[in-house]
Amino acid sequence: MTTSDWLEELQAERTGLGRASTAGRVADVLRTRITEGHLPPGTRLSEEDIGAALGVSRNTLREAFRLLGHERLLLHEFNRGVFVRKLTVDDVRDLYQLRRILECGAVRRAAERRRAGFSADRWVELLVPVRDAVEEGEAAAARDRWVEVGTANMHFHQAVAALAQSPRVTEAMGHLLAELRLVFHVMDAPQAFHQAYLPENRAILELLAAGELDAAESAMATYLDAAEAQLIDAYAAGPA
Amino acid sequence: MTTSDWLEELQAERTGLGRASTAGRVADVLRTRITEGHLPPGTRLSEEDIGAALGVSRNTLREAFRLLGHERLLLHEFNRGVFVRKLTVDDVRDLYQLRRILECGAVRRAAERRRAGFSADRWVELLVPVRDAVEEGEAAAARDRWVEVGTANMHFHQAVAALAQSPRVTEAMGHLLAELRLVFHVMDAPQAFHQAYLPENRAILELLAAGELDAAESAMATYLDAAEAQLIDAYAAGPA
DNA sequence: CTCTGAAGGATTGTTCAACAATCCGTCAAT
DNA sequence: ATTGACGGATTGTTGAACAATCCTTCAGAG
Repeated sequence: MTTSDWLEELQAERTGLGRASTAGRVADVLRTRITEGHLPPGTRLSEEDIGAALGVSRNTLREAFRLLGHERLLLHEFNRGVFVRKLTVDDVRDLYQLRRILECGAVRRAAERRRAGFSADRWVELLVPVRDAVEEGEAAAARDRWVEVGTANMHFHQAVAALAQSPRVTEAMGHLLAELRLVFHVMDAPQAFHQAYLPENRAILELLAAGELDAAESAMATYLDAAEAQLIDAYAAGPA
Repeated sequence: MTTSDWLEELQAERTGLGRASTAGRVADVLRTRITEGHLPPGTRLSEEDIGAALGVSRNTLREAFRLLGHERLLLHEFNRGVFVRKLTVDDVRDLYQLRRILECGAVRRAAERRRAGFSADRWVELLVPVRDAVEEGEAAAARDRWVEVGTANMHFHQAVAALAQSPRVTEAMGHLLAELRLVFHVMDAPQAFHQAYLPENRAILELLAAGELDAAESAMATYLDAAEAQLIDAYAAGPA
């Protein structure tokens, strides 16, 4: 192992170390609290109460609010406070429109690279995270760990987006999925919802591995159309 | 004019009025300052100096910094301060990867809608902003208003992205273009750069209007490939 | 009864001052 | 040339204070 290897590894860890900011940690706490569903959409987050509960000053807390506001998890209304984002049916449609563009686009871009000279080894290597996510979901379903099925499903789509090999696409997909979690909590049985798509994930993976890239892209498109319709139905029955 | 019309107009202006936040206005000032090139990439923004110059407190200024940081115009280094973002060649590649996915994806999504039953009137109506941007650029070029040619070019791509009719796609495109402005300033003659693509804009518009949507999408792809290569060349000659 | 308008309290927006933590450059010592 | 310590400067964070705004309540007019 040469010196440059050491330095490279250290540089990879640098982003993890920079997380020392108090506001950033507060944002992390609130983010998981929100995406896990403990804070229902519409809940008002009082600066004083939460600041006291977490032991941070109002100024620091406001910085955390800004962070989550830009991730669209919180809605900041001037002179009124911040609220857990409440998504409308139009928001769901918009999110899936963006998903179609991002995920199908990522598949398409990966396909173009593969056609433009890409070794077979490099291709399977690129698909490893996708395969991992698929198997993670199947294993979780076999053990009836429904919440893990849900997170595995997220991992699958995140991995697909990562096929574009674009940090910005990956980050946008991360924010998109976090926002979508707000939607999933309004469903009666989110477990069954995610589980139903496990075979689809497997099918798309196999299409990708086989190099059937156009088929993979259209499979993803119909996948997303179906999921969107199902979610919108749940919304029609529920709130909004 | 009915009552609902009145209310609709007022609601449209609401976003403009909500800009009463001091931090938001400070962010606006800094944003234009940065995108116009007055603050070169790498410049450090001292909290004390800028706070004194703009007459706002450090806390408010920090909120503005967070806003611009999330738009990637500023880079926030912990315990070191904020700097005007300095983009690397990899950033340029990433930005164009995202542009390909977003802009080509928007065209493709619009195409799918058009095929799935869309009146001809509705289609030309949808293309109005694109046509306006193209003509705005041509008019500016005819009068040798080079900076206006550049902004018209931005408007064109923003309008293309808006074909997806997705607020989130539109916003992402806006942030992307703002970030790209950081890149354009490193070129010797950004005017000529933008002017060269005016015929391409016109060609894509005509393909869209004629319903040649696949051709429009691939034309946009080659367009972006060429622009990316040109920018990367300029970067190789210049900094980083 | 409904609508209007005026207190009143509560919460947010913003500023200020202070201290701790960290970074950066300098300089001496090995 | 590298190391280590010192000191100034800047950021991170806190707490308190005041102004501005919102929400609720309530009384009065039509």
